[in-house]
Amino acid sequence: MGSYGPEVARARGRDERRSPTIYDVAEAAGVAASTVSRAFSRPGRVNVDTAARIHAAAAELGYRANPLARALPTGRTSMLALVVSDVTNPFFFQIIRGAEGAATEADRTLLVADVHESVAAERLALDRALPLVEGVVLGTSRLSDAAIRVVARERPTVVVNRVVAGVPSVVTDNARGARAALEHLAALGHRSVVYAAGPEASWADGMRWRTLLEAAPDLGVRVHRTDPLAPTLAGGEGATTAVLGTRATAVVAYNDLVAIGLLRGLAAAGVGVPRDVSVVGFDNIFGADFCTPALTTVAAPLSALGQHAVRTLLEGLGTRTPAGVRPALLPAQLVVRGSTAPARVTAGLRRR
Amino acid sequence: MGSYGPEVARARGRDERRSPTIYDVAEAAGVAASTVSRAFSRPGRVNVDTAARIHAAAAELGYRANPLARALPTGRTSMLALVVSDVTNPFFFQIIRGAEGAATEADRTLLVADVHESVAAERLALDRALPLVEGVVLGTSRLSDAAIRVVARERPTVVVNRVVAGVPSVVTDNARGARAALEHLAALGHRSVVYAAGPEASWADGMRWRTLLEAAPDLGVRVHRTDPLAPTLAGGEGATTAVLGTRATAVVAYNDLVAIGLLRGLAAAGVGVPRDVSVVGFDNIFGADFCTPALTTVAAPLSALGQHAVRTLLEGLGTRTPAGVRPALLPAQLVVRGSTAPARVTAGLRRR
DNA sequence: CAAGCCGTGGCAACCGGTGGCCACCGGGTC
DNA sequence: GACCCGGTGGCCACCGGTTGCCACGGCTTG
Repeated sequence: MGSYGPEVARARGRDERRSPTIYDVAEAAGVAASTVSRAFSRPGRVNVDTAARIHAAAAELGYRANPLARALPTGRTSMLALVVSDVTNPFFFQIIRGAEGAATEADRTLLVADVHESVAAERLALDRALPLVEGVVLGTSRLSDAAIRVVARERPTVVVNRVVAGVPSVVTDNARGARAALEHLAALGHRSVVYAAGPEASWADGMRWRTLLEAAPDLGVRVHRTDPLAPTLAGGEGATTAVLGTRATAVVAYNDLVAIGLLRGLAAAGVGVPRDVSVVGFDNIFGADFCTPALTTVAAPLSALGQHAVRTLLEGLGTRTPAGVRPALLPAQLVVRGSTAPARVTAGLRRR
Repeated sequence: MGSYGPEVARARGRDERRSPTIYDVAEAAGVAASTVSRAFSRPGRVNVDTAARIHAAAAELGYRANPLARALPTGRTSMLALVVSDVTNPFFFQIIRGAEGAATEADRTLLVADVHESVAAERLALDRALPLVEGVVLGTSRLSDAAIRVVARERPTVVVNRVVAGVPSVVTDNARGARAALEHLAALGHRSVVYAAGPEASWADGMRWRTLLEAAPDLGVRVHRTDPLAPTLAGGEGATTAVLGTRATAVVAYNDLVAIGLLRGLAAAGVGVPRDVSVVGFDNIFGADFCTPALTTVAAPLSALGQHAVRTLLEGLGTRTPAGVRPALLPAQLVVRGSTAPARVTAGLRRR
């Protein structure tokens, strides 16, 4: 590539390899290239008959607009970025799918970036992706609020699972969810509950813990919390002794990954779930229903989160002002399965 | 956007909003724009001192090359597409991660498209993505061989988990894996094994079944196969009665999803695993270790598959000829867990 | 001392669309 | 009959890089 000398221009006439351009279509239809452009991007601006002729010529040549060329002067790349902190976390599967669906529906291509829970990788991915996309969805970003606002200034941005002042966001109704979990446990007679905490940088973690703390007195429950845990199976498994140390009869885990890890750790320690300890997770990820025992969990509307985030983004693209300032709250729902049961009476009597 | 009249050109002088271009850098460094371009894309072509001056000016202005503008004349978009048949299938998590890693390492952006197991969606996604990317990785495509070759003609292509004549591919060593699974079962005394079959369009399915069929006589085992199943938990669960009907003492499932579904179905039917029936899966996906019982499975080198596919693609990008014709075989490994045990003696005696 | 070569920088065409501006045309209006 | 107006199509500058070709200057070489 490179020499655009006259010989190249001449060769163009019948270069089979190259895909057809508006110029080829224009020649075939006997109009100017700009008219072809308008026939596609501005229906109504061109006479119906002319447009028909152009479309016929285009169809015959197999013309397809070059998205790069279109994007260069207009900035309309038809791409959106979805940045997720960890693609291997099943939490994101449905979010990705929901986002993909909404993007495809709006004729946009979704660019999914995995940042391995690393702030550096997140910056890098954003650096790379920002100039290419029309908007960004940040899924559980580990960036600071300030950094997110910087991103939002450069491109329309929607944040999932976190609230950042001034940036539109879509979140699960964690407060209601966490409260439902605690109510469920209280109704089963649990009076002491541990919260197996998530990463400090996690917005959802703070939200969940605060809600438990607030709701506890009304429900006659005492709550404690562990040190921050990695949001993984290993993180949960590693917290087993810490959890047992609190002598609580129930544990609410930061998320299902931690809860399932805990299930394993407890089983290995010979502690019965739900006989000795009840466990509740968050999110209802893939696997929550087939671990043993099946996990009681606060189901997040995962697919809806992704979908809603992209839709919000697309709305914001049209108008100049970002969509509503208040976060969209999507409902969570407690799914009761086998990992919760009435509290074991401390005296040693079993209630079942 | 649109009016590129003189007033716009003038406004450029100090337009704060716009990100700096090579022209801005050129002006600041006192050289021509082409020299700036070369300073970045062709080190050595420019005098070191000049280059240093340019880089300094660029750094000060915060210049970042516009990938779109670069890609337009050269075709080098720095993007690769990864098409997966279903993002919510945990099988792909590690593949995506491996591919992302290899892409990022090579300074490429990965565009992940989810096609929901639909051929139509796959075509659409490819239509949309092909003009944007330098190469394509097809993860378990449902397209016909011919359709894949058409794609491969338009852009360098690598196929994962399938072999298509003339197109480079990266696959798990299914033959060795399936054989290992059957040997394991034979060694445990199983003499009758059912294969819970996957979708007919699946290349891996055919491969696995044929291997079982071939290996069976040597090992003194009889194998049957069910009708094709959906490669999902539901597919496996639904196959429970069909599997039980064969009176086999062990089942090899098309993949872990099917195997885990089967585990559930068998538990619901009161059939003990591994007491009454042994179950082996394929792939070792997320969840295979925490279902009950933990699944014995032929672990696929998932992350390596994704990584290798992208690396192969990148190699092919340089040379004009596609990389080697023979598929790259990545080793599978049997992981023995709790779902397999010695065959129950038909007379009713338990061996354990 | 002329010829040749190499290192280096600038010129300008080009990638493939987009859209402001203007010209042209036919018909309606006063 | 002059004027105006809306519909329609063409011209051309422009997006932001890339690169073939050429010019210029200094140095080597015969």
